Amino acid sequence: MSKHIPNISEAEWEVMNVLWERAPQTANEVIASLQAKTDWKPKTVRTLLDRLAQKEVVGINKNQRIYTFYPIYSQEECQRAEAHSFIKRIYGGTVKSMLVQFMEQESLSEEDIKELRTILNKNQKK
Amino acid sequence: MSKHIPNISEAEWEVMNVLWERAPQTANEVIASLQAKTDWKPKTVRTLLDRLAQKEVVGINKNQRIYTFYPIYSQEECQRAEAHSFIKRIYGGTVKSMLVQFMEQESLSEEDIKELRTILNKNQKK
DNA sequence: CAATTACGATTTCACCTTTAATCAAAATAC
DNA sequence: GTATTTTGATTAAAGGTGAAATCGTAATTG
Repeated sequence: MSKHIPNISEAEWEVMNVLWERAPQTANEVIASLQAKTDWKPKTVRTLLDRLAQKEVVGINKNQRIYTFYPIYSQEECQRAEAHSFIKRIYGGTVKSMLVQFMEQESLSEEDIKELRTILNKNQKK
Repeated sequence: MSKHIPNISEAEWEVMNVLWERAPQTANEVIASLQAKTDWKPKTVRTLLDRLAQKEVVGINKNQRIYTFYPIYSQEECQRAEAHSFIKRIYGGTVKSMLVQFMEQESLSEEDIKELRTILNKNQKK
């Protein structure tokens, strides 16, 4: 029963994505990963890490002199939390209306469609 | 080919939803609608309308002395734009991974599922 | 016509986010 | 062991957002 997960801003999500791939990591490791994707200065990344820690979305190991950082919540937990408020805001709270919009028109491969159908079937059986 | 739609904040979305239901509307009409859902003061709603107009997401008819406001983009255009950036941020850009998460997580009625399956089928045929 | 109300325009102010820079202490290099 | 580099802590400034208040002027009321 994860309490309520704090808001994670756009820039913060980038950092979280890096930590979800592997953890714990030092600030420098995170910085290196992000330098590939963004053009943030090291200090900026550091600030984001500190903020995430302050919000208690990221934990810090302070045993070593050089700290390491790790996510406190799973990616899926955070995705769900975010998606919930997103859908409520944009689609008036109904998941279906959003699914319809995306399924109707977005780029889904043949395999994707197959997979989705399988999931629907499983869901229905239960 | 709608250019790039500016960001619409959470509070602004509430206003947009009112305008998408009916347009054009005077500020007072919008204020009245929102008084049911929120506890914003009239001046606050007015500010939001002005900001939306400044972002050119809302247009203003200034012919009459009392202005009327109307949305410049359709709800669906805005939903898509917002969903796009959301999915990119939260699900690494793949629509499917998000669809999977939501479909797996119930909150879909039997009918919903039926409808979604129909859409998938149609989509596949093509 | 004078007083009051309504409306639009401008301004406010605190908090969050982005994007860092500066400062201090600890470690490393010479 | 002093100088330099690295790391972490603190501070900062600009822009967006939430939530209004104030100020003029036009319209309405008495």
